[in-house]
Amino acid sequence: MVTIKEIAERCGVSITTVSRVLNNKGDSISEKTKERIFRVVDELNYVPNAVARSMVTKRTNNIALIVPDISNPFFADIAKGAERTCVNRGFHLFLCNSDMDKEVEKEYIRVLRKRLVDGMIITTQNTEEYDVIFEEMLEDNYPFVFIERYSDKLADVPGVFAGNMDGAYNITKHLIELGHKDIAFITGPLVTSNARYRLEGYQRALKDHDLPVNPKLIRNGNYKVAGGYRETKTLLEQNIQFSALFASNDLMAFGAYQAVKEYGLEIPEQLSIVGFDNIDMPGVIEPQVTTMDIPAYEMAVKAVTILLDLIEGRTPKESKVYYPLKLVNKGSTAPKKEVQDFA
Amino acid sequence: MVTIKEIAERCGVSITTVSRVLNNKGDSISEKTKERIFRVVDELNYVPNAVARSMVTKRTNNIALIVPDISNPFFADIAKGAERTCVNRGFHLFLCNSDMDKEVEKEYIRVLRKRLVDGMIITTQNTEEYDVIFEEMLEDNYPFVFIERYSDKLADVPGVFAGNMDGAYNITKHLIELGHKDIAFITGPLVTSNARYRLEGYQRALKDHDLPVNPKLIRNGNYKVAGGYRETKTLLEQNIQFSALFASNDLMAFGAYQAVKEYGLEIPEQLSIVGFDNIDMPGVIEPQVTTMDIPAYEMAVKAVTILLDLIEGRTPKESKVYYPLKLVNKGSTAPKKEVQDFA
DNA sequence: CCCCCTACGTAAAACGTTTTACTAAAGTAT
DNA sequence: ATACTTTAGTAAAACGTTTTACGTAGGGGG
Repeated sequence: MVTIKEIAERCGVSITTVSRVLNNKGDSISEKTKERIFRVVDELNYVPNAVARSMVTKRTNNIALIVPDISNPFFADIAKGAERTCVNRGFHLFLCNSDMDKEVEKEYIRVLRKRLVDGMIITTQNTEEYDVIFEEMLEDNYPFVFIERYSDKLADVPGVFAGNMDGAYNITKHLIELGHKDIAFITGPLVTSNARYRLEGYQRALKDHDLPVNPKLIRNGNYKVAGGYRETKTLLEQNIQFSALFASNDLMAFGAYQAVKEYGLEIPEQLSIVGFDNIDMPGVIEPQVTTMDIPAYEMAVKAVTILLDLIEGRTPKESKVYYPLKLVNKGSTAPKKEVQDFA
Repeated sequence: MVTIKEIAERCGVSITTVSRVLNNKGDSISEKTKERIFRVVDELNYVPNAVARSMVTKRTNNIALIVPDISNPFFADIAKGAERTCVNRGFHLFLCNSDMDKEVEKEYIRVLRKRLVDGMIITTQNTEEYDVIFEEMLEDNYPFVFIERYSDKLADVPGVFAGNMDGAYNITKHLIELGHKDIAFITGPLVTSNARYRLEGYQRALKDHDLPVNPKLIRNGNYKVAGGYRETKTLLEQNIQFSALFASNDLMAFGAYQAVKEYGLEIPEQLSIVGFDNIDMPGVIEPQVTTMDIPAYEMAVKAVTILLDLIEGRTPKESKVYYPLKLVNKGSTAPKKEVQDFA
């Protein structure tokens, strides 16, 4: 393995000089020397030892991304955006898949924090149970950025956020404007903040339009296909009137879709369905599910940008960024018919 | 930041002793001393500096995973399996998303190889164009393992592989046994080996059953939804008889599905469709697509296991592992009707 | 009483960089 | 000619570990 020392010897200069040239520091090196060094570096195909460099600079140029489940297309997009941004800026990205396990996540943070990585992007959705750790990190001035993780206590943590409440409000409004009055809602796991925000958006929209919030039309889901299926089935069998269904995320909407089809109703003629997330599913169902688009890739790019600013000692231009969401109409909603012909 | 030196001072012993105790080396340390050291370590919440350690051990305990597209559920599963296995064994995983770009992949290999990671898992599918790099790595004894990357020249590289040819053979046979004789086929990008193997499996099955291989029924696809859609449409409009369609991967099968539906044919009554990969799509379409299951997660676990063996100087139990594939019947195929009622 | 062995431990080198503090020579202004 | 500045470079410390080679005290066998 060729080292800087070897380069120096071959060039007849000191290690320092080589280091300076390679790092573009200290401008008092003659062009001739520079050129000679670069030539030898190329010849020997020398690449500086990142570990040794980290040792003295105290920087690894690595960051970590903690996600609950990389198989979820939303987080895959996050990972993609984060990784690309890192590499573009000379960083590398550790992937940490917590599998929704809090202990795993805690352990990641504990180990990584020390010195393996210069900072972290944390997306896992969870309760506020261990804000303690984050407070500690804040005190230590350890750089980290949230993606879609809300905490009242941690107002100082930089982060990027989706406009969940407004999004849910608007998509509900979309249904209301189509004439729907009885709109069922399937929540996400309410321990996560964005699930709560989406619920709140839904409720506010109803209230603002003088519609009652009927608790019987609200079911607790889990952001998974099976949960959407199950809760929808329950709703259908409950024999309560509703002409539209809002599932808190697309995966549950897909489950709902299947339940509705099995029940024998036409979408959207007999029942309108909307989801949330706009996950990129191949276009195999007709109609596809109308949903709110969350710009995951873009959000990840932003999060990494903020993080690298923090790491490199710059003040980020913005440290809390909210992303408004866009409704993507894919045809799974229709005006309410005067006479509802089921149930 | 607390260092080993501080621990040593507090315990009144030398740095060496602390290091030995922590690494469980050199057995001549009294229990009393050990205990004292562990207590102080706990108290100060000391975690050894991984960078300094790497400096001397020449090991980073990091490996890299290079994938073409983390958004593809197949590779997301690979990533998940790889990451979990790493962490279980005290390693961390760099995610490298090449975005199907050869130059990006090359650059990854170049940079990572030096010293950032102890080894690599390489899954990107591509031509044999730069086997040179791999030959170099082999010579250097640099540890790396392939997942689903075939190369005749690189027979010595350890790897895990899916039984593409047999899988394609068997799923074609499945169609033949249902009475289908005119079976259309959409290939993957033929620069990738597994696309070629799948094509070959299809052709062999036809020949073994004395059926002609009709070149007009074979279309070149690209493993993407849009490609499947486009090629299927072309096939349908060509006005050539076929009663079954085999798409080389599920994504293309989804595209095909949509094209067929739009054309007004019933699946599977009028046309049988099969895919490949068994990617985990929420169950929203009826019927879903019959496919071959590739145990991605399991394959990744195996690949990492082999890699860590190599890194840690053990001889892997197996260094080339083939995974036979299982047909997953999801109802998108049916017996051929006597009279085909379309076209 | 001497020698050797074992248990317990230490000092110092090494890993490959970056960075700090310094020097020597040449040019430049007075 | 003198003093100062710029240019071009160097030697050595530092980063936090692991590891190698060594040291010492006490006990047991001869």
